[in-house]
Amino acid sequence: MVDLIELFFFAYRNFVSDPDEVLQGFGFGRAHHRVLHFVNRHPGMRVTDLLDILRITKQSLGRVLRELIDQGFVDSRAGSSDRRQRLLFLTPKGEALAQQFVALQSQRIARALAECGPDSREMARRFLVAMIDPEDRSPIEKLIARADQAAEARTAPRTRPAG
Amino acid sequence: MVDLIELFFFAYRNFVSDPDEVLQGFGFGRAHHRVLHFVNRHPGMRVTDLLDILRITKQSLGRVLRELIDQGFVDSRAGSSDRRQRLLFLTPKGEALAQQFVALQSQRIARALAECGPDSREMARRFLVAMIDPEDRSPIEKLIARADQAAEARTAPRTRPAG
DNA sequence: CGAAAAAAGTCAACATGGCTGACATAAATG
DNA sequence: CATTTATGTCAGCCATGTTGACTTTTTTCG
Repeated sequence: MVDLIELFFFAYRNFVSDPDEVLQGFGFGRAHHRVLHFVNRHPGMRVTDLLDILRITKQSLGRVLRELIDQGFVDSRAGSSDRRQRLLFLTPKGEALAQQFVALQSQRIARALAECGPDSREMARRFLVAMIDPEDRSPIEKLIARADQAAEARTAPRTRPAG
Repeated sequence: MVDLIELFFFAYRNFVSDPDEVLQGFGFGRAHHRVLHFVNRHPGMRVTDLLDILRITKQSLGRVLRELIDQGFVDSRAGSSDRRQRLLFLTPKGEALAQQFVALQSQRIARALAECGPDSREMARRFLVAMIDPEDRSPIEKLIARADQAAEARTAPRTRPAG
């Protein structure tokens, strides 16, 4: 097992190094990456939702979120039904950056899966899910499914809102 | 691919959280874990070797290494052939802690592989290797193989030194 | 209506673990 | 003997995590 422990360590280090290089050019760090990623995946999410996902404190999030808002990557709008809420969206500039990160990391994964053969995608998915704490799996899988569904609804809507 | 990006993130977070809890009890952090792990795997390694593996600076390593030495987890001896070198070893106390981390993380991996079926170990290994930068793979695989061989030689020696 | 709870933001202070650059010492090497 | 190598160390900086207290705005509920 020790080999897998170390491979997981080295693989993850490379995995995050791809975005790291891009982030440097903006003076951003990994915390900014995570915020951009999850806001991109869940447009209109509340600050509380983001805190739950990232499992960090309000202060830690507050710093990076303020920078991202000030520099025009994230937009924060008051909720219409509950005006205490601040709903988070990416600006076009933020979307472009988030998409760049997804592209980089997707390329690495796609290359790896291509090297591993036809069934490797499903195997990798099952392995990664199984590595997660059992009590965390269901919420995480639901989170991913919800984001996927919402993304699909945006790109291929059956009925458009108001036409 | 986005699902795998996120699963990798969540899986790794859980993966490092196991040792994190134990480390807290000693007032240590992840940096200490990494040092203990690799010194345990490569007893007698030089400081330079450790810097190459961890890819951090001398200062960053120096801080945690000094704490580990001061508190009796790591032993640093001058090399016999080259007395400039400081060869790093774990004390019995350090070995016990390092072994605890390996046990925790091995348990998680073993549980995951058991859930994934019989061939999953080799599949997971191939996937993780494929996620590593191609130019890093050979050195990393050699590093792991060397550590495995040395460990086997220590636990099941064909001929013991001097008897 | 009014009290309590919830969502968000903010401040001060602190810890960890990265980083740079410079410099010191001891020992090996040519 | 000069240079290089291995290590250690100092001072200081940055990113990102933490706690605890407090405010404002708004919703919810008795």
